[in-house]
Formats: sequence, structure tokens, C-alpha cells
Amino acid sequence: MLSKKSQYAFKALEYLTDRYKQGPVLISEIAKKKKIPLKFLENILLELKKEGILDSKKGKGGGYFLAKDPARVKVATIIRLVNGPIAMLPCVSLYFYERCKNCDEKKCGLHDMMVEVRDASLSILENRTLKDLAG
Amino acid sequence: MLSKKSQYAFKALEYLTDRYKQGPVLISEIAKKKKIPLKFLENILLELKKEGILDSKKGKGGGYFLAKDPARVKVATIIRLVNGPIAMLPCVSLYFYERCKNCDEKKCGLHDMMVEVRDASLSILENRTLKDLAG
DNA sequence: GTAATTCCCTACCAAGTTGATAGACTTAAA
DNA sequence: TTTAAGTCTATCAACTTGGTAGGGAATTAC
Repeated sequence: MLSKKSQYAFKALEYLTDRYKQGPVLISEIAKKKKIPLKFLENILLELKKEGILDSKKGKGGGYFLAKDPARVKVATIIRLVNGPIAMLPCVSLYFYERCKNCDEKKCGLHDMMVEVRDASLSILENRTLKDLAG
Repeated sequence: MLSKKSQYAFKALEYLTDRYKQGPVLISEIAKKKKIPLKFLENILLELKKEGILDSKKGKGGGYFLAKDPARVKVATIIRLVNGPIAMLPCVSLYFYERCKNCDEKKCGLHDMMVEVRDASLSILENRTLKDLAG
């Protein structure tokens, strides 16, 4: 399951996508409209900034805004950044791979099945962007 | 990601599937062959028994064994029992549904996307059984 | 009927994660 | 130079995860 943090991140990104190229948006505005705890949201947005998804401006008239075209930010990317691996097993993850102890990947039935599940999920998540999320 | 507990559960079930209808198998044998901490495995097997997947016999010659034909035990069922929801959001889960606060499911882009991901995963996990896992 | 074997049960624990809050600090605009 | 923002550090309670300990209860063999 996606953590609450991830769900908040998506709500905030949806809000910012709706306001793409309309100037900075206050954290407090996002928090209020999307009903997200203010200080928690601060952390999330800061993290998304450090990872290059968002950019910000300080001082009066400041706020957060998308660093790139929302049509170019994949949902899969956001999930990996905020939530972690998409795959159900470490030995099957593309971005967080760790090999199995005591289990030969080549003849592990679970491994093969989880590769299928991963690919089925990615066929959707790699082909949807922030733009698809917003109104 | 599947918890270690889930991964242990699958390893143990795979072992028991290979020995289906060959009499009870000792916890200690499974623990040794699959390299699972003994006491932790005890808990897991007991849980699987309470949920009707396994059955057991006490005393000499006792042990654990599958309660039903492994070809009839879906992988999705095991994941739900041991690991929890398969869906990425509570508002999208078939077996662990909880409605979204502050979010209209009918026009939530994330909701719709996560329904797709859930169905893609289930198309695999509901159609594979313990038999498919084993050799 | 009693000893050995095996699962069953209750309790506990350390470490990590999650969700959240508090407060001071820095930058930039007016 | 004041004020309005975002930024940073730190702390916290509650929960989950992975694992351990030790005895109790049922069954079998003798």
C-alpha cells in the first residue's frame, strides 16, 4: 500500500498540476485545500524539490511550483521517490534490486510470478503522468 | 513489498506443496531446509493453520501438511492472509476497502489508475496457485 | 501410564518506520 | 528593515517488523 505521505504527495502534485505555469503556490494553500497537515506537507514538498520534481521561491509572492511539464512526470517516478519499490520482492525490483538469499532466481516460481506482476503494474504506472491525474 | 514473513510463508508452502499427501512434515525440517528462523516459522505455520491453509498433527510422527489441494490455493489468497491488501490504496482494495477522506472516488484520477493497477496484478495473482510455485 | 515427541500458546523485546509537531533560521520582496 | 515565505533540525508517540523464550497440551510408543 502507498503510505499516507505518498497519498499526500499525489494530492499536492495534482493541485500544482492544475496550476502549472500560474506562478508559485503557497504550502498553506495546498495544505488547506487538500486537507493535509501543514508541517507534514512542508517536508514532503521539500523532498520533492530536492528530487527535482518541484521548485520553489522564497519570500513574499513565493511558494511551490512544478519544475517540469506535468505531462513528462511519470507516476512510477513519484511512487519510487516517495514510497519506494513498486515490485513485491527485492529480487524483482528494477530500481531497488537486491538478490535473494537462499533462493536461486532462475528456478524460483515466486520470482517469475512477481516479475509478471511487476511488469503488469509498470505497464500502467510508467505510462501515466501527473497530467493524467489532474482535472 | 512483501514482508519477510510473507516470503517465509511462501517458501514453507512451496516445501509442503512438494510433499503434498506424503504425510506430516516437521517444522524443524522446513526451517532447516528453507533457512527460516525456527520460532518465527512456528508462528507463521500456526497462523496458516488457523486460516485453514494448513493442518497439523501433534506428537511423534506429527508435523504440518497442506489442508487442501495446492492447485486450489490461490497465491492472491496467501498474500492477503499473511501480507495484507494487494491494492495500492485502501479506497481501491476489494478485501480491505476503506473509503477516501476528502476525495471523491468518482473523479479522483489516482483512484482510477490504482484500480487499473490492482486489476492488472490480480489477473496474475488470482490465476496462480501454490502448485505453480513448486517444482 | 509414563516418557518422548511435537505442535500450541503467551509473552516479550529491539529496532525501524510512520505520521506528525515545534521552533528557530534564511532568503527575498516591498 | 520589516514581513512573508520556504528551509532546516530535532523531537515524538504509536505502530510494525522480525525475532526470541519458555513452558503447556496433545499424541504416540513402549
